[in-house]
Amino acid sequence: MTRSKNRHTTKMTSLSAVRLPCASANLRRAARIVTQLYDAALRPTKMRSTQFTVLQALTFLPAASQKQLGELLGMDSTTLTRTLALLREHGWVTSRVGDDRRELRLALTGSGKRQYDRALPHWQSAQDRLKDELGASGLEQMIEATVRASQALPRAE
Amino acid sequence: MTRSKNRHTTKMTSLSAVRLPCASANLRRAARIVTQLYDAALRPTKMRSTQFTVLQALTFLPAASQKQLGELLGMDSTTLTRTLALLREHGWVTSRVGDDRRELRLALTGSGKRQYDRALPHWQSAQDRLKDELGASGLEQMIEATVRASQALPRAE
DNA sequence: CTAGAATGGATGTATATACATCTTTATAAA
DNA sequence: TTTATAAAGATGTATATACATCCATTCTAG
Repeated sequence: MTRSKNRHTTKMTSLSAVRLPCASANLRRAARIVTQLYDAALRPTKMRSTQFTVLQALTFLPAASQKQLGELLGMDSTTLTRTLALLREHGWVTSRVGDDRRELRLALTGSGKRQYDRALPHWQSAQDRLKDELGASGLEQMIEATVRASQALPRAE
Repeated sequence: MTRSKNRHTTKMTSLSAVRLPCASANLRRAARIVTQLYDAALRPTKMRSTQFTVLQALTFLPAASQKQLGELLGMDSTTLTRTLALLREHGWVTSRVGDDRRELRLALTGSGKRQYDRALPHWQSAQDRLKDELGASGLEQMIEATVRASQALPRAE
């Protein structure tokens, strides 16, 4: 094989050699990569990971306010405004004005519950795949580390 | 104190009781929260975390192609197109056509190097803060966990 | 009780992010 | 060489994300 067929720089990507020193950069990179895995698995459901996560959170916090949901997800409440708009359009989530009329009380609709149930096995297969790759304890360690980081930093209140 | 002044539901947020089962959701939540810490620290530099990360990556991979940079950062190359456009507008990054004329070779400009140097102490103070909160070994564990996750999942090639 | 401060959400705006598709350039097959 | 494939980026589009600001409602001082 005439190895010189390739006239251009052999770009032997020594990427694995580079270690990003920034904790935040590493966290975001992992989030991007792992999210792709879950998004790919969820593709047949026409939902993205964020949307699935909101449905899942609402199964744990039924009748949560938007604010509470934002706190649970470490997400700005105004970000939720946009995501919830999509979920409402699909008819998966409803919101009613709370006793405190500034608040919205959120809930899954029947259709939303079914959508969540349909998505669950796809989510599970992504999670299983990740567990295969990292090992059960590796996965647990990553979850632990991210939970600690999330709890360590007091969100602006 | 007339404790009944508050007519509405005492929403004793039992959020800390809820444990998200999804590894991806936990990862994204931590990424959001930690990114805010770094973004806040970087605010005086007029850069966001992502932009800082690209500058930092270019100090490690001088003359990287957009593709390589994307691989290092676990980021779709087309995402970099947008971020690099911003960095070019600020005059912090230049790109030249490579020997392989499909490629772009990227590099920091002088101004970009100075901008990076200016930002470095702000970044460091965020990283220090996070280390304070998690402990040195806690921080290391989180970085380890995210590096492993990033390496475990083969990016679409 | 009323004025001023605080809270929950909505909206405008900018960046971050990925996928589908298209163009240009390289490589491989014939 | 000609042609078919593949690879690197750019562009259109949709979602994700947060901040500044605004509105409505609630709470807190006087």
